[in-house]
Amino acid sequence: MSVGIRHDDLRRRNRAMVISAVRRASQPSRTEIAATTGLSHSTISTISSDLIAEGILAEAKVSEPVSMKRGRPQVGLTLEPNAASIVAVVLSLNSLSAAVIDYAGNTVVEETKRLVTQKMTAEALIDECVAMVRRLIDDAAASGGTVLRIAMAVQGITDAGSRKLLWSPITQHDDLPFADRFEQEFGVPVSVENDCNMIAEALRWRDPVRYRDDFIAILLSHGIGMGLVIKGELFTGTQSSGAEFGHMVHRPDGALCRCGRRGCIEAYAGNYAIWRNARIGDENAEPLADLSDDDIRSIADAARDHDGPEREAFRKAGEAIGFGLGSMFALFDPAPLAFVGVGATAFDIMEPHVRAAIAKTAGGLHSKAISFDTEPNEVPLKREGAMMRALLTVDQEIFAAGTAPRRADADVA
Amino acid sequence: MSVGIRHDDLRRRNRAMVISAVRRASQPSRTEIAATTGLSHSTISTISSDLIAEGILAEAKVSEPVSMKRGRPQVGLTLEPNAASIVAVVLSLNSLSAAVIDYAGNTVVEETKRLVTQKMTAEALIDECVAMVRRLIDDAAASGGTVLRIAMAVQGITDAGSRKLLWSPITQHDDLPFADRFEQEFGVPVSVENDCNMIAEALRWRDPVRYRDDFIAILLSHGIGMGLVIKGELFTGTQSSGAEFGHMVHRPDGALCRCGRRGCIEAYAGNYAIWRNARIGDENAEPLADLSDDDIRSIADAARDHDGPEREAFRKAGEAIGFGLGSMFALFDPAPLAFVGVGATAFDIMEPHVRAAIAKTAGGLHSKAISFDTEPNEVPLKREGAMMRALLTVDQEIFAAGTAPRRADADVA
DNA sequence: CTCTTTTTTTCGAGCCTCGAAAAAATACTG
DNA sequence: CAGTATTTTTTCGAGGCTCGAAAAAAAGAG
Repeated sequence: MSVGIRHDDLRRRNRAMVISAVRRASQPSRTEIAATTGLSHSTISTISSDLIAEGILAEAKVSEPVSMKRGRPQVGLTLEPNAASIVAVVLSLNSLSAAVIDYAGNTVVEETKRLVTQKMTAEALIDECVAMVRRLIDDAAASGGTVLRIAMAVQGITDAGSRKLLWSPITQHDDLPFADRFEQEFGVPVSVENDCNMIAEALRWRDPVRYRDDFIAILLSHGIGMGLVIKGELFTGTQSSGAEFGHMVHRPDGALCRCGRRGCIEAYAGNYAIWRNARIGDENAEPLADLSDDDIRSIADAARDHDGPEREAFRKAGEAIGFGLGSMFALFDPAPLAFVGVGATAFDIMEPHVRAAIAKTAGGLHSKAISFDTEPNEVPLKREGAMMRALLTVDQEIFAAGTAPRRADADVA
Repeated sequence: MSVGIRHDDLRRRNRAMVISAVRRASQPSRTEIAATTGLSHSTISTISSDLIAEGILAEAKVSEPVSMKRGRPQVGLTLEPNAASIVAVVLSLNSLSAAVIDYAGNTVVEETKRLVTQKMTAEALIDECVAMVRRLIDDAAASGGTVLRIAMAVQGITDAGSRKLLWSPITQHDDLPFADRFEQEFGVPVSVENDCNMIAEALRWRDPVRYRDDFIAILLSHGIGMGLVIKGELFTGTQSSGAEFGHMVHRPDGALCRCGRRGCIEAYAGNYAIWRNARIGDENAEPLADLSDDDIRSIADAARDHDGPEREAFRKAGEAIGFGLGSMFALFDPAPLAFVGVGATAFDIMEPHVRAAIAKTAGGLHSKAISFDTEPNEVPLKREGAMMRALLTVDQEIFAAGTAPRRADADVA
């Protein structure tokens, strides 16, 4: 069972609250922080002056005072960009990109490279990632804080501890120990997480009003991925990264899926499945390994233009997604949805079928009210998500603990 | 966002830890509590003497000292039975039962009554429940502590705030405001929760080793219910009680379900569906309103005896459950399962089909390792679950806060 | 220049937990 | 049977943390 609260935990948690409030709001004053955290002004004052002395926060320059009120003007607090930096790595099919990002979230240096991931050995793939990160860290060495975390967003299934890539469509190899290798090379904690979970994390920061406590990100790509936030927390498996929406069963013993099984949602709604239904017309045909975005766009154009196998392929895709969502909504009530990736550009064709299918299910009570949004470009979302993941762990696990370099003279007593 | 930790929260939380440790273990000593909570001996000593002074805990009588060790013997702490009492109410199809239970979990008085729930008005149904609780409270008035909570376990969907029964197969009426009526009548906080969630809660206390942080209770009855514990918490919807496993979609546009939709798991695996497949052979036949346990047992006997429509009916049921579990396990990794209710007596017939179906899904990687258990009698589980629910809220929300009657002379200072 | 208003800091009080030492309660030992 | 060893529980002072009230700081208003 969970452990009691020690006296020193108290300070750590309240420091974490303050840091989190500053990261969330833009330049909140001490008074605002006191209001949002419910702590007293004196506590906020003490904690924030500590954090400033430790070089974690800074007072904002009052370039343009929005005062207009009388009284002492509020002083905004900001994150000190040089307090630390982190590395965000995004590995997808045939593409690797990474960036060094400062503590305030600004990109310092970045790099993107094409790889033929499916033909590389496990060693070579990891080596490429390590090499890119090393280049970037060296480039960024002059400017800013030391790298304290590395976070990686990767297509595929990761373990619950965010250490390994258990399985991925981008390579034939299993159990790639990214975290161990990175930690060995760079000596900082590393997490490796499913890219759709990172997309969900990013959406939360992009639009905290719409994507708050409960929402769903669905990546419509070669496969179907999902990032699920329930009651304010990323929903992950107990053993793995979880939320493999694409492999829920749509039709028992149905169409052949890339995973070798039958009837998965992905086998109807993944790019390869749409292509297969539109161009071959055989649900049992072997799935293609890869497909360009243009292929999907041209099928979508044909589907919009006239009735035919293309339109039927999207109907089947929409239906599979809709019934899948309906089954999910039987388990935990509907939530706002974001469809991300190239498939989102064709979502207008699928949407009526998605809604029609949901309406046939237990979740369909509210099918009209369920709100969809689309975002075609998943790449920046993945990187932002990985970035936020890394920054938040720095906030919570390092700076909240107050083990940061403390200047000897910074004490009041 | 969550609120900062105030200084007084600290005490409240640590008191809650101590109470919880005593409820969980059997007569733990102060030393053992210190070990499990991670708090210091002095803190445990202070808190437990407070709790004893407040009449919440008591020192166990050392009738049979198991010492055998030298040194001062440990003094076990127990819950003081008269510190409070609670009422657990269980409402199911055509049956109502309730009990007054003391703070230590012993039943003081209980009553069970048959009703024709489907023919009663909403008013009459609520009135019956209120009347039974009033009788029991009056009976128990002489002995023990005042009633501080009422918890109700009911078949059907409740709202996320545990106030109302939104929908239920036991009545044609919707939105039955049980909590409001009870609170009005008895002036104590009331929660109304889905019976399967209470079954899960009960399993956790019956066998905390097997049913710990992640497990699933499935009620095989006229319908199919589920109680889901993930990462140590009951998994509920954001709007409703959630986990309506029975209404996940097994076959799109498939068999006619009691809910009016098609292809739900329940339409293959509920008692009425098994009976329909075995006796009528038409998936579209109107579902029966009720069915005796003996009907199911006789179909099970026939299925065990010879191949025929009965065996086929159970095959279809097992398959529906298996594919449904497979879809769930795509979302959150497999966990130990308990099958509860009359259907569990026939689970031996279904099990191979359940496993075969799971093996065809993404969750099937571990299909051999998934562990099933059965418990035919759901009634005591529902009551135990409701009881624990009520007792835990008394622990956490009332006694942890320390607003309990404090004797004036009980202070050390 | 003085008054008003608002933000931020300072200061003492009150809790809470902790570690060390003391007290309590029992078994072992000769 | 008295003294010693051992284990549990309580006591006590120290150190931290948050809080409220008051003071200080920093502006605009008149």
